[in-house]
Amino acid sequence: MSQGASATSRPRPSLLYAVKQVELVVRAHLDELLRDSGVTALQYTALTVLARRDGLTSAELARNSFVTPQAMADLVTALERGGFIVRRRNPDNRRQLLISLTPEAHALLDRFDAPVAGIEARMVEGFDVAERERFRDLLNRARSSLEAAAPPGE
Amino acid sequence: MSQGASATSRPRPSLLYAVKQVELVVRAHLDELLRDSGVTALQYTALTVLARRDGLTSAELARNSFVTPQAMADLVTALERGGFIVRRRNPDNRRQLLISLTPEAHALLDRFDAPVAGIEARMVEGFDVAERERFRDLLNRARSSLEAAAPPGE
DNA sequence: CACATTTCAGATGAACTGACATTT
DNA sequence: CAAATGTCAGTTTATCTGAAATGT
Repeated sequence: MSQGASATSRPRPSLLYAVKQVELVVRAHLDELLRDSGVTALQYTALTVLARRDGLTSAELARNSFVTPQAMADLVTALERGGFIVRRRNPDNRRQLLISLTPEAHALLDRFDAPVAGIEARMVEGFDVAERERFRDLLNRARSSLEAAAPPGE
Repeated sequence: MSQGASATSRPRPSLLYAVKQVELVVRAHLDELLRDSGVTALQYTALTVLARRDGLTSAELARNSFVTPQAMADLVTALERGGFIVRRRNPDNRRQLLISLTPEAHALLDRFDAPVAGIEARMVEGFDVAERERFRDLLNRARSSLEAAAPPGE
């Protein structure tokens, strides 16, 4: 009877579901915050990645986000039309278009840095300092572990 | 100079970004697994929620996922067309359409229960038992805390 | 020629806003 | 009448597959 009971043998939501739920409520807050900013939550996230690692290509961003190059190309095109990034041909590898942030993008990141940090602060307001570090560590290890295991698209 | 330096004063990715990254790699694995299943990852997740709480309405599911009722209505309609759920009018509140899983949905959940658990197992393969519980606890507390703080749509 | 990067074209899923009917 | 539920219509964003152009 172990098979037939499988639907009822889920005593509580899975960890995968718990991760999804946190991401959903984070995204809802971020959507609300960025509603009139000119960028979507996904676009904003891409800009924060570029702020830390200037000169990435669209293909590299795509791999970073586990989406197809085509999907990321759409997002990058939207950011370019919005004046938040510029692309220049890499002289050392003329296939690549290196992405850099415009002053407008830096201004937007500066403007939303504190409010976004506020969302994070509310998320961990009940955590002590050790728990915050532990949360970061567990999230990073969870990602690394899943990346190592059968990377999608390989 | 504290303002001008803000773009460079992000020493490492935020916790919000770490959450998003874990969700992205989980979703990539789930998409791959469910590719030929007949349901999307979001639809599968909704089915797992309904398996635990039969008789929910579309509006309740929407609130659970922090999306608009219209967005959830599309997902529910797709599940209904696919033969995974049926809806019946609640006799005690004739506005509501209560959702129940069909035998096909239960068969699908049974079929994917082990492989999905396998994704979770790979995610936490480097965690000891205490860390797994801590991860669950931190995720649940993070969600609760953000839900309590300015719930979107209120 | 194989591979990586980018782009083009088309399809589909997922989400939104706004409006509206029905029931409580 | 107000609030909740569900639906309809239209739009936008996000993502995919497949194909092709370009460069290494």
